[in-house]
This record gives sequence, structure tokens and C-alpha cells, in this order.
Amino acid sequence: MTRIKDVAALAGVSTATVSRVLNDKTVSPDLAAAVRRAVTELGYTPNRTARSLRRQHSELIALVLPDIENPFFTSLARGVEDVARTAGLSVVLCNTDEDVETQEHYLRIADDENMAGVIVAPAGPSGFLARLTERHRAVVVVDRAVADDVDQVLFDNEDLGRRATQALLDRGHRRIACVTGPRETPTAEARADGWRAALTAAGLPAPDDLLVHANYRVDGGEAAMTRLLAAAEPPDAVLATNNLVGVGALRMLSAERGPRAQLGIIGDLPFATSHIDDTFLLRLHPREMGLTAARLLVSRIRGEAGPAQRVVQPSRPVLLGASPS
Amino acid sequence: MTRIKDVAALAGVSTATVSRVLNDKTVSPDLAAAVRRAVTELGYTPNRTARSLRRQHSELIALVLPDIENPFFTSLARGVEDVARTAGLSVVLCNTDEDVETQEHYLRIADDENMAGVIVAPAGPSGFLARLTERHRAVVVVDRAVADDVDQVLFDNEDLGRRATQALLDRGHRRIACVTGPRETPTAEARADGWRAALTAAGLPAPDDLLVHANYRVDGGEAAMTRLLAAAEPPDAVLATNNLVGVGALRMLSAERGPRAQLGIIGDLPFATSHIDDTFLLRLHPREMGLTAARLLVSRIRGEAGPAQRVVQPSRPVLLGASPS
DNA sequence: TTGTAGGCGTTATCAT
DNA sequence: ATGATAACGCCTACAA
Repeated sequence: MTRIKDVAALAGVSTATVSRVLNDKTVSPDLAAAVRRAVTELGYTPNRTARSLRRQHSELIALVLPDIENPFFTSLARGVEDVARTAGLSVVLCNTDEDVETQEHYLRIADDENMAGVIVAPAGPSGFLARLTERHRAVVVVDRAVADDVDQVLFDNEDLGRRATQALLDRGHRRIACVTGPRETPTAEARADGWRAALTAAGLPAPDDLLVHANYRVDGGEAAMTRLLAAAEPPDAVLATNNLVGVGALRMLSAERGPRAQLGIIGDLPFATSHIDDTFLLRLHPREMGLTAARLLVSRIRGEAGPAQRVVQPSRPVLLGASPS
Repeated sequence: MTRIKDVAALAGVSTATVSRVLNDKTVSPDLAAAVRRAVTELGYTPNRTARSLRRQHSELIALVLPDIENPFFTSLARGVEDVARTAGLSVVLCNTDEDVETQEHYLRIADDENMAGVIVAPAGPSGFLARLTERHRAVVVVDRAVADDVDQVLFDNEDLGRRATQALLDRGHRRIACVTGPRETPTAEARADGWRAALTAAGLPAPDDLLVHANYRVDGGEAAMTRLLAAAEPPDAVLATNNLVGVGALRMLSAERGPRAQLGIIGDLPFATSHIDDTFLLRLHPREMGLTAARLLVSRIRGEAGPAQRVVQPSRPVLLGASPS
């Protein structure tokens, strides 16, 4: 295992000089050259543990996500990675499984490992970030709003719900159901609010039996769709407010015979196994949300950022059908 | 920021004693109690950077994957996580995007961060593990065989290809095509070999025009299926040798009118948007592969493991249709 | 510009 | 069983 002192010995300089070369401080060209030669010859790379102990922060950032199996979040992760790598940071992905304790666990590790910063899509209620912000750690929240005074990158969820519903109205549908997430989930509620607002604005009722609170996963979408299709007065269109319930809804619908309900989905379906030309998609581009969040975090780590800000991640026009991926 | 010396001061002992309590060494009960009280009162958690500098290894393990957006690998990651957490280790997920250089980058970081071990599904040719094994780091390879003398958890890929093909033969199909990955990809080749072996064993030809080397992603499956369906003599059954090309194949097939080819897929389709009762699935259970790999890694980290071994991850009987997820 | 030396927070060795 | 202390590898005053 080669250390900085080995490099120093080989180059005939002090460890301080080696360190300076490695960190682009002022060193005379000839010595710098000698050091670099020694570095390549030995294949030396600095011990990051020692470096981060000394500097009081590492070159790692934590990306804390509630569900790593959801393509929305993996795509977001790709965006974060792209920015981080060009900034010389490495991304550490942590999966909380929507569990507040696991989330605490990972946030604590990020802290104890002196990580440079954290990007988190929070599970559960807010307030958990106090310890991190108190320690002046760089923190960016994505996808789900919190009350804390930190940078946040969010969708305008009510607007998403409204626009997706409007697209269904524009197609002439009048009895439009909404499948959303659990009552305690703010994004799910906001998107459902948008659905309600759009219907109301169009002078239509938004009866309770057309709003289904599912579990926001594939099986939730299946169950909700089954229930809606079996109703006395089935809807002629359905809005699924996230990608997973959209998958479930589509799956049930594909088995249906006779007149099919029109489906609208807020989200993307990269692994659709059927052509979905007849489905409205309001694509969210989570990758760009990741890019935005990472850029924000990097500037905060570098101390270039001002007061905490909330960025509303723009989304695109509603599309009919999905281009693959 | 509270340090071990703060705890020591509050408990009226030396830092050495605090450290001993934290690491379950022998300490008199009363002093231990005092220390624990001080720890909770201050909310102290050890600085992991300092700890790992001293101990020469951290409590992190790296999971280096070629494509974090592929559900196969996210599911594998979940398995690794489950074992790691109960062993007191935290998982760091790294995405190489099938790029050898990026892989090198992350493996180097794992080394420089003194991580306790690495689980890697290798991108590109073998030999890249030399540095890690030389340094006696704990390493487990998953999914893709390498020549290095390290623990490996693999499928018997040729057997997978054979069994999946046999299932199609059992259904009476005779003209069976195979859509697999690029020529340089060993797992893709091995599964195709299995396809060929099954056909040969059944006394059937395995002509070149029935074997398509696709790019092993969704669009590859689409392109391959398009080509096969447009052929002068289209197959009456198609084997897709991984989940992503399976998705693409299914997508094209779902648009097809008239007599549909029977599809067999090696892999799972957690996000299928259609009912796929008429598709053969040979499910791989990547989560269990992750469990196996992580158990192996943990025992190696603890020094309990013997010589490097290759574990063949069992798979299940071919299923007709998929139960969701 | 370069070198010397102290310290980041923890654990392990060596006395007691 | 407990405490003082050195060491892990690096960076950065400070001195020269």
C-alpha cells in the first residue's frame, strides 16, 4: 500500500510538497513534474479516509431514496450521478424502503462519514433534517416538499393533476376517475386536488366514488382499477397519478374486453410490455430533476449558493402514447 | 459536534474506556453504565472516518452494477442490502453504465475509502480485480463470471437457455428463434448455446437466421423482434434471453395482428403493462442472488471463508404467465 | 517556494 | 480493568 511518504521519498521532496501538487497549490514546475512522475510510477492515489478526516468532509454525496426499484428514482439517480461525477464527487445510493427509521439510519451515516452533502427524497413526515442543517451540511430535498428551510426541487403536483385531467377533458371524457396514493402522502393528495380542480373548473362533479386512494404501487393500481371497472357506473376515463399505479391500471385494463376506459398517467413507463398509443402520458423527466438537484447541491457544497430555494421542476406537455424509454 | 473526549469527560473516564464500551470490550459494569448514560445524553455517535482510518476499513460495502435502471439489478441490490444491514454494514451503490473506466473509477474509490468489501457485476473483460485481491480486500463477483480467483455467484446460463427452450419445445413449437445479447457478452452467448443445445438434442436445426444478437436492452428486443416477424419464414416461438430484450420483444408482439408467436423470456417483468398469461417466464430471482452474494461477502470480511468458491444460483421451473412482480 | 510538525477522532498497545 | 499515548494518512499553519 503506497502512501504519500513513499511518493515524497521517490520524488526527493517532502510530503507537504506532494500534497501541494495533488491539490494544485503553487509548486515549482520541476518539482511538480518529479512528483507527478513518482505518482504515476507508484500508481499512488490518496487515501480518502485520511483526507476526509483531515478536511472534515469526504468526496461522497448520499442520495437517499425511498424505493430504488421504482424506475422514477433510478432515473433520478442517473441524473444526480452525471452531475456529481463531473464535479469530482461520487454518489452513494441509499434505499430507505419508505421507512423513517432506515432513513434516519442512512442520514446519520452520511453525517458520521462526513459526506459532502445529501440529496434526499423524504419518507414520512418532515423535521428529520434538523440535525444535518444545524451542522451546516449541504442538503437538497427532491420530489417531496418539507417544511425545513433547505433547497428543494419539486414538481407543482396540483398543476400536474390539473393538466393531466384537462387532457382527458379535452378528449371529450366527462366521467373521469382518479387513482392516487394514500391519504397521508402529500404529493398524492396534491395531484388529486388538481384532478378535482380541473373537473370543478369544467363545471363537472368530482364525486368521492371516482377518487380511489391506492397504495401507490403496482398492485395498488391493479386493485383500484378492478374496483373502478366493477362499479355500477364505471368511468370512461381514469387518471393514474404516478407511474406504478399507472402500470397496475394499464395491466388490468389490458385484460378488459369491450369498451375500454381512456387512461391518463402522470409518469413514465420505460418497461411497458405493450403498445400504449391510446394512453395519455404526462412525462416527468426525473433525470432532469436529478440534474437540477445535484447542481444545487454542488453549488451549496462549494459555498456558492445563497439562501435556500425551492425550484419547481418543469414538466412537459401531455403526450398521447409513449415513445419507448 | 460531540467527540469521544466529550463523552469521556462527562462520564469521568478516559477516552480509551469509552472506546471499549462502544466496542464491547471488557469494562466494569458501573463505568460502562456511566459511559452509556453520557453517550445518550450527548447523542454521541462515533466519527466513522476516524474509525475507519484507524481500523483500516470502513463499515461500507460497494455494490458495483452495470445498469442501475435494470430491474434485475435493483432487485439484486435489495437482496444485498437486506443481508448487509443485519451485519451492520451499509451498502454503497455504484453505477458503471457498462463502462470499464467508470468501473475502474468506482473500484478505486472503494479501495481508497477503505471499504470493507465489494460486490461487483463486472462490465467488460476480466482481470480488473487484481489490485483489490492483491490487497486482500473482500470481493464477490455476481452474475457474470470472471477468470480471477474470487468468490462468484452465477447462474448456469447454458442450462437456463436449454430449459427455457425445452419449455417451448414441450409446447409443440419447432421453429424457435433466439434473441440474445452481443457476441462479446459471455452470458448472452452461454444462453444462446443452451438454446442451440436444446434444439440439437431434439433433432432440430438451429439455423443462423433464427439467432439474433441484439443489444440486450429494450430497443434491441424491439428491433430483433421486428426483424424476425418480417422474415420470409417467421418463427412460431421466440426465446428472449434477458428481461430487457423480453420487454422489447413483447412490446412488438403486442402490436402484431394475426397468429402470434409464442414468447419465452429468461427473466422477470415486474412492470409489465399487459397480462402475459401466454408467455413463458423463466424467473431468475435476482434478490436471492443478492442475498447469497452478500452472505458470502460478509463471511469473507469476517475471515470465516475458506478458498474462493463459485456458487451456482438455482433458478425455478419455467412458468407460464407471470404473477405480478 | 519548501520543509517541519501538529492535529483531525478513533482504536490499540503498553503500562499500571 | 483502566489510563496515557502512539499511530492510522493526510493537509496546512508556521517557520525558514
